[in-house]
Amino acid sequence: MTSDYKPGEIEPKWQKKWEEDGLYQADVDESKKKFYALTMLPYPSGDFHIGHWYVTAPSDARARFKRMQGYNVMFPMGFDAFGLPAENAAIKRKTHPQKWTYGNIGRMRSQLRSMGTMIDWRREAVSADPDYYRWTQWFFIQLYNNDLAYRKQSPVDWCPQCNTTLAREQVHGDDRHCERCGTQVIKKDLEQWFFKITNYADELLDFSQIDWPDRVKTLQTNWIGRSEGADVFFTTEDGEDLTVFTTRPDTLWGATFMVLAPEHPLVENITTPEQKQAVAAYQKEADNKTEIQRSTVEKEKSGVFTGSYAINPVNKARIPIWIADYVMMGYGYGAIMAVPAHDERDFDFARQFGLEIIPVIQPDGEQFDGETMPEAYVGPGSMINSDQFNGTKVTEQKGRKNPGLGTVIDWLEKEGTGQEAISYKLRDWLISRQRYWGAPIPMIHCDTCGWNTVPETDLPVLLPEEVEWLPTGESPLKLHPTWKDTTCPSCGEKAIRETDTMDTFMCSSWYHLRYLSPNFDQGPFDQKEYDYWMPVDIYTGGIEHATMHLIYTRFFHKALRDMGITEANEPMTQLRNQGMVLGEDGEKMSKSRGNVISPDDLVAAYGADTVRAYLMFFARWELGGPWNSQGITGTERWLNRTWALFTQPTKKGTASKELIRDLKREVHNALDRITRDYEQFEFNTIISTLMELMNVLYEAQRNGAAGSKAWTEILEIYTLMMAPAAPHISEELWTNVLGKPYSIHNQSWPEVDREMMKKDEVTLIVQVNGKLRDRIVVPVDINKEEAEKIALASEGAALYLEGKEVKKVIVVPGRLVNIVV
RNA sequence: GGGGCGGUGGCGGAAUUGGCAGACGCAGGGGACUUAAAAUCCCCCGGUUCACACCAUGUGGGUUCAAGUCCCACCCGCCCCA
Repeated sequence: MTSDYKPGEIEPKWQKKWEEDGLYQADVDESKKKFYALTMLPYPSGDFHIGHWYVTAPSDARARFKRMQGYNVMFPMGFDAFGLPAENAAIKRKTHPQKWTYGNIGRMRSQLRSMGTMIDWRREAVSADPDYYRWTQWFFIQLYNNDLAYRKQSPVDWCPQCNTTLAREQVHGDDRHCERCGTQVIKKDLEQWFFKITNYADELLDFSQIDWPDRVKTLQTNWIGRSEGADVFFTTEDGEDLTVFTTRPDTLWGATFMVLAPEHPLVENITTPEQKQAVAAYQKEADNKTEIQRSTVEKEKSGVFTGSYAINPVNKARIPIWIADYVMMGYGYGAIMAVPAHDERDFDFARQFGLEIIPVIQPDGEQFDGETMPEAYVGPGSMINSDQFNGTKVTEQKGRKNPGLGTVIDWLEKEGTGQEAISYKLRDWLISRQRYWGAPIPMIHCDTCGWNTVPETDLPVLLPEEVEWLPTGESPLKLHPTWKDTTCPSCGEKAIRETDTMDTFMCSSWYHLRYLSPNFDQGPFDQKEYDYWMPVDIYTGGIEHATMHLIYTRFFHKALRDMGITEANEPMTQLRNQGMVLGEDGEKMSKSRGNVISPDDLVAAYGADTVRAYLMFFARWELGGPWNSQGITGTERWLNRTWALFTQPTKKGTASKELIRDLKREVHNALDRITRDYEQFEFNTIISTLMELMNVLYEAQRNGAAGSKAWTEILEIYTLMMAPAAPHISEELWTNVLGKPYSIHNQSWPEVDREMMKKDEVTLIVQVNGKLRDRIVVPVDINKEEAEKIALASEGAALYLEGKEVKKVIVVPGRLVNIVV
C-alpha cells in the first residue's frame, strides 16, 4: 500500500470516531489510579490563538502519555466567560455580551476539536451559565456566613466626566486618563465587598505540600510580603494615638520625624491652620498618582509638613509629622517613623527637607556622623545613641531572632509602649465590580435589617437580559428600572439588591471543582467525584497568573476546607508554566503589530499533528520564544517520512543479528528518554528523539532491516511513542497500516527493556591534560587498570606523552581516561 | 520600583547535571533524479588554517585532572506584577 500522507482526511475522520466512541470519557473507577490533568481555562475573547495551543497541545500530549501509563485520566475544558472585554465588545458592537461571549465559545470549541485533544466534553463548564454562577453565588454566601466576606470603604478609579468607576485597564497613560473621554481619573471611595484572604497569609506562605515552580513560590511569597517587627505606640503632642509598624524597632532612637500617608484620617485633625493649604494641595496631587509612581525609590521625594509634632515613646523626643506619598495607606498603619540614618527613602527625604539624621547603628571601626553620611546604613552593627541599649549587637536577621530587635521588643512590651507584630503586604481581596457582565453578588440591603444574603432557594440571582447599553460605562444593573427592587428576606419590606457583580477571579477560583460534575444541582460538586478526582494532579498555564488567580484559588480552597466543604489543603499538587509564543519579529503577538499567527491557517496547511508536534519541538516549553514559520517544515517532513517509512513497499531484507540488536537498543534508549522527558515536561527533546530514531530506522531499512518480525515490533513501539504527540497519524498507522486493534490510544505505554539498552562496547575518550587525544572502542565492562593501560598505549596520546612524566591518571569507567603530565 | 528568567553556530535549540560542546531541526552550500521546477534522496555546514593544530558556550577572575555546567564580580537582553 502506498499513498501520500493526507492529514486533512485522516484527522477529521479519527476525531469524529473518537468522540462517537467516547474514547476519552473519564468516569470514576475505583479500580484504576486517577490522574486529573488541568489546563487553565481560556477567556473567550475571540478565536483560539497560538498561545492557547501552546499550553493545550503539550498538556494534552502529556495527559495522553499518562493515560497510556495506565492512569484513569480526566482532561476537562471550560470557559472563563464573564468579564469586562465582553462588556466593551457589547458597547462597541451594539450587541449583548452574552451573545458575543457564547459566539466565541462556539468557535473555540470547534478549534479545540480540530486539535485532536482528549477533552471529555461532558465535563465542560462555562462560568457565565446560570447553573454555574448559581454556585459561585452560593460560595459567596458561605464565605459571608463564615465571616470571610465583609464590606468596607475602598477607593476606586472614577471618571468625573463619564460619572462612572473604571477598571484598571480602562485607565491609560502616566497622567491616568479615562480611556473613553480622556479626562483625568480621580479616586473615589465606595462601599465594596472584600474576602479575608489575609486570614490565610501565613498558611499561603507554606508550599511544603505542593510541587510548584520556585518562580511562582517566590512571586507569591513576595506578594504576601510578610515582615516581622513591632508596633510602636507614638502619640501626638495633643495626645492623639499614632501607632506605627516598624521592622526596625532597634532604630527607634534614630527616629527624627514621622510620615503619614496623605490620605491618613488623622491628617485633617493635626494639620495646623498655617499648613492647611499646602497639605490640601499635596493630598490632591497624591490622589492622581498610582502606587507604582509613589513607591519608586529613586525619584525625588516630595512631602509637606503638617505643623504638628509627635512624641517618641522611647526618649520623649519631639519630632515633626509630615505627609508624603511614599507612605501608603494600605500598608501597615499608613504611618511610619522615619529613621533617615538607616533607611534609604527616609534618608533621601531628610536630606531633601533638611531634617535631622541621627545614626543609631554603627559597625565596628566606623564613625558615623549624621551631618556627613553619604547614604543610609542598613547593615549590622552595634546600637549607639540609644540610652541603656548602647552596645547591643544588631545582626541582619529579621524579627525577634535578631538579638537587637528581641531586646528592644521585650522592653517595649514591658513598658507598654509597643508590642511584637507581623505585617503583610497582602491585602484583602476586593471582589466588587461595578459592572454588568459578572455573577451578581447575592446580597440584599434593607433599611431596617441591613445586609442579608439571598435565600439559597432563590439562587441563582439571574442577570437581567433586557438591559440598556449606554456608552457611559455605568453598570446597566444600576440603570435597570426594576431589577434591583426586591423584598427583604428578613422582614419582607421593600429592599434593594446589591448591583455590584463579582470579580471574575472568583469564578475561576473553583472551576476545577465544577468540572467534577458540571450538571450536578444538589451542590457545587458531587462528593463522589470529588473524593475520587481531587486534588488536581497537574495544572498547566501561564506564569502571569502567579500572584492573582493562583493565590486566589489556593485561598479559596483553604477557606472551603475550613467551612467543611472540601478536605484537601491545596487544590493543585503540581504546577508547571509554559512560556510565551512571540511573533516572528520577537515581539509580543498583537493585532496592532500584525504579527499574529493563526493556528487555524496552520492546521489547514499542515494538519493538526504537525502543528502539535512543532509546538512541542520549536522551543523549550517553559521559556517559549519567537515563532518561525519556516521551521514547521521540519516537523512536516518528519511526519511525511514516518508515513513513507510505514507505507512504502520494501523488500524483505537480510539484516545481520547485530543490526537488529543495535536497532532494538536505539528504540529502547529512545523510549527511556521519551518517558523521562514526558515526566519532566521536556517536550522539545521528545520530538527530536523521535526524529533521530526515524533517521536510524531509515538507515537500517537501507541496510536490509525491513520485513523481519523484529522490524514490525520496532515499528509498533515507534508508533506508540509518537501517539501522545501526534494522535491522528499514529492511530492511522496503528490501525490501518500495521493492522493492530483500534485504538492505539487504549494501548499501554511500552516497557523500557534495560537489558536491551546495554551496550557491548563503548568509545573510550583519551585525554592528555584534559585535551582530547584519542578515541578507542573498548568492551563496556573494561576495568580501571585495563582502561589506563590501553589509554597510555594509545597512538593519539603517545605523541603527547613522549619525554613527559605521567603525574596522575584519572579513569572514569566506561567514559574517559585523563592523563596528567 | 520590585521580582523573576535567560545569554551556546546565521537561527530555534541539545549536552543523561562536572567528563567528546553544538544532538535534532530551520536556513545555506554541493550532488543524484528530472526537459525543467517542486517534492524526494545522499553529502557538507562554529571560527582561523592547504593542513597539523589552535581558538570558541556574554565579559573578567577563581575552584578542579577536567567547567556551558560550580563560586565571585560585572555587562547585556527579555518577561511578570503592582
